[in-house]
Amino acid sequence: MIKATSSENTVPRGTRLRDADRSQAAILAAARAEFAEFGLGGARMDRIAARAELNKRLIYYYFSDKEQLFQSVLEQAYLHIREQEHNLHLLDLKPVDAIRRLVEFTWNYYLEHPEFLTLLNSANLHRARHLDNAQRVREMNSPLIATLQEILERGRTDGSFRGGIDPVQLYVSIAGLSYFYLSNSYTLSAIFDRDLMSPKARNARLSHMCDVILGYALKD
Amino acid sequence: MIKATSSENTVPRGTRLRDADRSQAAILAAARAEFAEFGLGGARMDRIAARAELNKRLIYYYFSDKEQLFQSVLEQAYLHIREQEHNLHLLDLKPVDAIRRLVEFTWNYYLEHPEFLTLLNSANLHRARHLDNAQRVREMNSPLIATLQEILERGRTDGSFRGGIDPVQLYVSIAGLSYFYLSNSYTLSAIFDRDLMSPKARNARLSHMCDVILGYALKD
Amino acid sequence: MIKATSSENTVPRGTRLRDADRSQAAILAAARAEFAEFGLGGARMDRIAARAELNKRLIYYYFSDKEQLFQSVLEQAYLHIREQEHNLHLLDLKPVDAIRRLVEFTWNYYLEHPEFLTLLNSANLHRARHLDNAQRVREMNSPLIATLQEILERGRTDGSFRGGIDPVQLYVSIAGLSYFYLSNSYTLSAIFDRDLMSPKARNARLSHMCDVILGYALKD
Amino acid sequence: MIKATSSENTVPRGTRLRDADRSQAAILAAARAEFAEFGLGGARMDRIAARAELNKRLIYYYFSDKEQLFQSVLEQAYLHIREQEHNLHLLDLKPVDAIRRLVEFTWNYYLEHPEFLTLLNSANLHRARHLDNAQRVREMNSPLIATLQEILERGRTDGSFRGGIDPVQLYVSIAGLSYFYLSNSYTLSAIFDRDLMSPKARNARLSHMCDVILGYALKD
DNA sequence: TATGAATGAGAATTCATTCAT
DNA sequence: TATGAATGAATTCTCATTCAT
Repeated sequence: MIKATSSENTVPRGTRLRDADRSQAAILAAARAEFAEFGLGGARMDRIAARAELNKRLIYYYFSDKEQLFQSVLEQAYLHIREQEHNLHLLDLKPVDAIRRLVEFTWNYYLEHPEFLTLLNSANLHRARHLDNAQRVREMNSPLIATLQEILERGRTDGSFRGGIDPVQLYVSIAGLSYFYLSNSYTLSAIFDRDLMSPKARNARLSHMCDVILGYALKD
Repeated sequence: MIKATSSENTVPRGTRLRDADRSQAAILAAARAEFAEFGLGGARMDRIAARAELNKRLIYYYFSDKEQLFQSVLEQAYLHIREQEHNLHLLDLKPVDAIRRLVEFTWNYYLEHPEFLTLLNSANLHRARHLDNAQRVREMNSPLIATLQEILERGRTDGSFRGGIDPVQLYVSIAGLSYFYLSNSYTLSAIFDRDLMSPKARNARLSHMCDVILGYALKD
Repeated sequence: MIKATSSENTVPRGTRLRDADRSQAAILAAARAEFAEFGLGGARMDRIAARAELNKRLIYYYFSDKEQLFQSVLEQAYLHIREQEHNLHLLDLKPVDAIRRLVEFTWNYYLEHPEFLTLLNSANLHRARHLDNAQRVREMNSPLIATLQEILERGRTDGSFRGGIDPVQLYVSIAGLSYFYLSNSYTLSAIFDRDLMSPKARNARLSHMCDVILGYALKD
Repeated sequence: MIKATSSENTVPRGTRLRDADRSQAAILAAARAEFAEFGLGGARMDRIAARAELNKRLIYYYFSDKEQLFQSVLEQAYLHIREQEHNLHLLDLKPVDAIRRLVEFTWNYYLEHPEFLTLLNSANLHRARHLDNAQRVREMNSPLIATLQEILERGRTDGSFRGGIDPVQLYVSIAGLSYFYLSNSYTLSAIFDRDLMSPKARNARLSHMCDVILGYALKD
């Protein structure tokens, strides 16, 4: 949550600096909520300032403009989910359990962080130009794919998984199964005339997704 | 942004001018493109008018305001995809072929109509408010689910499919596998450092999705 | 209610012509209501057409533009109140009764025709420029003053009224006592925290006004 | 409509710039003039900004929208007239003189502040909606009625006034006699073909009104 | 006589951003 | 570091009015 750049300058540490960090964090949190609720286009700098209980001018002081702010929010969001994924210690589990765990985690993370879905949508509406020079984001994501590759390797070696599974394809599928359901839950509930967000429906979905992914990965 | 000069005097005057239906269709087409490109919030009424080569005032004359216009565009989009799905005549195929055909169709439709994805995103950002009273949309969707149910039924009877598959879950999964990949192709290409839209990558994705869906539906 | 000008042209009489007259009358009635409710500035040509259940274009056909329409409505309003006043046959009454009758009539007319007050307000906001060349309006109004003059004369002759009363001043006072109370009833009710439009309050006002006017006109 | 050049560089820069109070006051003054001249509907935010020599956006910054601005203007107008009335110190005068003074004051105030009449008209056209929650306005007005009551009381005690006079009725009558004449002077001058605003006519009116009011209040 | 389609000029309001301290 | 005041350039929407039949 704390911006790493604070260590760059030589300002003596103390309450002043911590205030600055706190302000930045407050702005980021407010911006995340605002972008999640209204998208990049619909977000209002005024409301972000109000949510952060800080002066609007300060946002510009720290983040230059709306676009940069969005980019910072986005980076932070990726950092967070990848951090959590890392904490799953998937490599400590048996391959099948690791995949199941990843499916469950993805589902729960999206469920608990609906703003992540909206941020992704906004980023893509703008053709991900906020990630153009995002070497950092790439660096964040590669370990996940490497881990998944290792899991698939091990599963194939121990005879539980079929061979030839592309970890990127698999990750996209795992994410997609949760994402579409949750991101479009309003629309889907409306057109299928069925509450897709009831606890029961949510459990059914998770169960279905595990079946789909494992039905594909498992040998026979 | 500048009105195409083609309308100045080379367009044949006559029956087509002052044609209400034509004007409305032109507005809808322009709006669909604009909403797809910029989302609901980012769309500009001025640009829609320019795209339609019609007076901005006319948009309000026919569609009241931006929200209503969006809703009309959305309804038309649903109408179109459901129509196309209907034309697949899935019930004329063997169950396995029918499912494969639906996966392929969904993928290709999203690929050829990227605006559909953006419209859906926008609609969901605004909490499907635009569908609240869209009884028509609900009516459009039920035949598809009924068809899918019938296909699953037949597949189970002839011993090719496993039992207990929920057609809604399956449909959401089929859509989700394509949707996430295509809707977020910019972001995914950036974070995985790999062009997901190359012809080769696209073929690989389609193949993967068929494997996933059929790996789940087929009995062992 | 029927425009006198219909006799000017040589169009053969029949259903056609009566339709035209009826249309004009419908427009005038609709416009009167609209101007009364929203003022000249707030009135909408669209709504007038809707109220009249006629095409908007027809309003322009008959009345040229909004200003002319307003002027027509205004003239008609004067015509109507003066006609009603004329029908009181004040000269057939004893002077005191005639004055009392005029006070009562004015009060009741304003009460039953609140649009008259609003029309007057609008006309004055626009500096009565709609009456600039209103010789007809002048002609309508002079008989009233002449009548009042005659009443005051007779009253003075028979010893009931004091001398030197200016009929214009008296008429303005009679009108003003009702007008201010009714025209500002919303504001006055709010600032005096007292419902000025209850039946009881209305009776009290009429009684008060008679006292004031007669208290002034009567000789001791 | 063109910004007065006086602000370009001859105005002394310094303490007065970026002065919130001054800006708000300038906006209110400009708005009062604009609303008075064109009514609520006819007033233009652009012109108000130009009159105030301030950025239009600032009006919204301080007053939210046109309606709120109008309400603020209205409240300020009431505040002003009630303040002036208070300064008359009517209770220091003999009852008859107090009433005469109030008639004179009302007449002169309306004469010198014609915008007050227009504001009142606008407020009433919009059904006093702008006063609905104006507790402050109510509070401003009660002292005046209390004062008038006291005056009537004293007059009755010393034998000069008749009994049973309602102070609210009397106040409405005093106001109405001036208001109707002045508010409708354009129309009245036109229909009675007589200049009601010449100095002579104005004096005659004031004299007539005193006669009417005192003719009513005085005991025979 | 009657009408649905179309429009240009403007209206209120919004919004990201900068100024001055 | 922090802030209230101020702004220009849009942006949505409105409205009287005209066109074409």
